[in-house]
Amino acid sequence: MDPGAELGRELSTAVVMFHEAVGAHLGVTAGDQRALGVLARHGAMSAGALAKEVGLTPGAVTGMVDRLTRAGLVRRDVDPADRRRVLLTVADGAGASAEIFGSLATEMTAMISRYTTEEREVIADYLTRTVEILRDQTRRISARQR
Amino acid sequence: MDPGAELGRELSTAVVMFHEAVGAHLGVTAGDQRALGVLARHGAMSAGALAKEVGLTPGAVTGMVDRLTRAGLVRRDVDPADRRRVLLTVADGAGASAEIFGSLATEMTAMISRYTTEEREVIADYLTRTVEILRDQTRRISARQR
DNA sequence: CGTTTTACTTCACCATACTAAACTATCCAG
DNA sequence: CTGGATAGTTTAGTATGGTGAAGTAAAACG
Repeated sequence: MDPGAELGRELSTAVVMFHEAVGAHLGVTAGDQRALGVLARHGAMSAGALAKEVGLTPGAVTGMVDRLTRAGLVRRDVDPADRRRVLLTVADGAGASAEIFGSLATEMTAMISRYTTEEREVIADYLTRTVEILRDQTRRISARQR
Repeated sequence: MDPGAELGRELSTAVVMFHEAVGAHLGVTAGDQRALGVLARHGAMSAGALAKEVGLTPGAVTGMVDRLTRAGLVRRDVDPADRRRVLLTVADGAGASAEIFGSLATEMTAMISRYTTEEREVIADYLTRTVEILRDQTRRISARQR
């Protein structure tokens, strides 16, 4: 097998396994983590908006947010402007998640700092293109669905 | 946020979402895909050995292999040397999975071919180190588990 | 050979996360 | 105000993937 492809697959496996371990450790599901990602990108949003975004019913989101808040990953506040609504924000707190991701970030930063500026540019370029391809392929697969 | 970290998170999300889409498309779970990864790395192995490797009971592996064979990802053969045993191998066949991963591989190969040899070495080095860190961190988290 | 062990499958049961729908609280329109 | 719409939670039911143990077939042992 092409050594590049092999590396890519290993990275992919490593990423997925890391995510699984984090999920198991914090007591959140893969879907919960996806919702967290949506929330991180989008910023504060209501429970209903999140439900629409992740394609689940409001009821499911209640359970999801329960788990995420229990894990200390998300804050759930009543919207002062409309007290029926629940505003969700990614908790910037300490806690288990900060410990986990902080440690990863430290390692990654240290590793990256050993490259020259030019090398870092190459790496960033590669990552950007890879993300693009992955998103593209994900769309393609999802479109083929049934 | 550090642009490098941001890119890393995006890649991670893209990888996970790609995996989820593949799983949904082929009708296999995340666990199934992990087992497939084990099988790919290890080569042919018996159902019992796979069960031990992924930490599930033999009964669960039966169902898992059912799904994987149904998706055309794995072959299930009786071991001619010991006919109680079931030999599992990654199916190198055509089918939906080949179409999916083939397309991804084509895109990635084309993208990588645009870099010089030196650049490719930098990228490979980066990927290798990243995988190492991820595996390390995964171990760390799993160890912390109660 | 007959008994015991081994390898996988099958079965009954359990946990979990989902949906649909009833319920509660709040907002808005007349 | 009052009636209806909206936001989220709660609840009853469903699907799925897991465990543990019984069942089936093949190998190994004495």
